[in-house]
Amino acid sequence: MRYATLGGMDAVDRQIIAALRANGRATYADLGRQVGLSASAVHERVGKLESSGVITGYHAVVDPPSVGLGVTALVGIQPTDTGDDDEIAAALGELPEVESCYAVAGDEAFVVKIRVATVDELERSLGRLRRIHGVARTRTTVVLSTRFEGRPNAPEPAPPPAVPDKSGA
Amino acid sequence: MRYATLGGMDAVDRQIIAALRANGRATYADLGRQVGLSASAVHERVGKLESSGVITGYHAVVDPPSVGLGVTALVGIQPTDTGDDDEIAAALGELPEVESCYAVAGDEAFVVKIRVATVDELERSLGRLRRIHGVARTRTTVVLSTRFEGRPNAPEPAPPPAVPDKSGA
DNA sequence: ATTGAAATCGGTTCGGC
DNA sequence: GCCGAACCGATTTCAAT
Repeated sequence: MRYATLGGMDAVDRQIIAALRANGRATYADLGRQVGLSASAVHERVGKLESSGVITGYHAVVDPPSVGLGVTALVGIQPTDTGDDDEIAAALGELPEVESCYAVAGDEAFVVKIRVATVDELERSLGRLRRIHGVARTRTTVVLSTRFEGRPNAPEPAPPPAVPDKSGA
Repeated sequence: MRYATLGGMDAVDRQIIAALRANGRATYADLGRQVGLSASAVHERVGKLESSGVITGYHAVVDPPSVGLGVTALVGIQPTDTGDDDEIAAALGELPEVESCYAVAGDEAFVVKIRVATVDELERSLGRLRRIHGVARTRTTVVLSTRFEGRPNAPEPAPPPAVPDKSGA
């Protein structure tokens, strides 16, 4: 039940997704070899995964220090009593140094991840965050090192369909 | 190791990087059109960016709920007095639900992002985290919604290199 | 470091199963 | 839905600059 109705995805789709998460530039021919289908079959499946919103894009991953972004921080954002979350989120989205923005449970409305070149820029960025309308306080956690980031993470190894069950699928 | 690559990177490299961050499956021919070089020149530049560690990989981005990962949480991890950070980080790396792991300043040694299917699994995952040798406490922040995540974030708006167009664009 | 040409290989469409 | 063939465009190598 947990797997059956996830957008009509089968085990092969999940294999393809895992392969594309590991290597976003894998060719259809490669993927076909990995999953045991022809390139054209994979092509069609990937197209459907893309247009159904399961795969939302493909991105190169860059070493941040190599592009001059050596400072990372996690910032909790506490709104004022009357602050509007959507308004704050929109303002956060305007700042290019804010890479990710999560609305969270707790007395902070958001936790954002920001990346800047220097601690000087971090200070300036925090000033910009605090100046956003509706923001009362920020709480900053400086990242000392990134041990790992954005790993694939399969939900579970794979559901072994030990006994085929035809009932009401 | 010092990142000597900032010295070796020019504006065209930054353009290529930005383009590949936006679309990790862009063809070399496409990239060449965007930056005003031939496909083979782009091919060589990208190869160097990859082997020098500036571009570390390419990944498909997947809508987490679509693959059965509907619950995200940020967890601060406080070690015991004698806990060894590297050992803890290694143990965190063994858990597939831990997507990212940052060593941070403050009384927590790490902040990790975890993704699981259900709150039930979240509870089990937190149990695993607490059972890691050297971990004293965890502090969990549940993500209610992801406003945005992993945006490109160029350090500079990318200066246009004034490429003369040959065929009336 | 870039180009353009040449050869290989993959992407994409389509007819058929 | 998948395959295989065919066509076309992209990748990749390379000599020359």
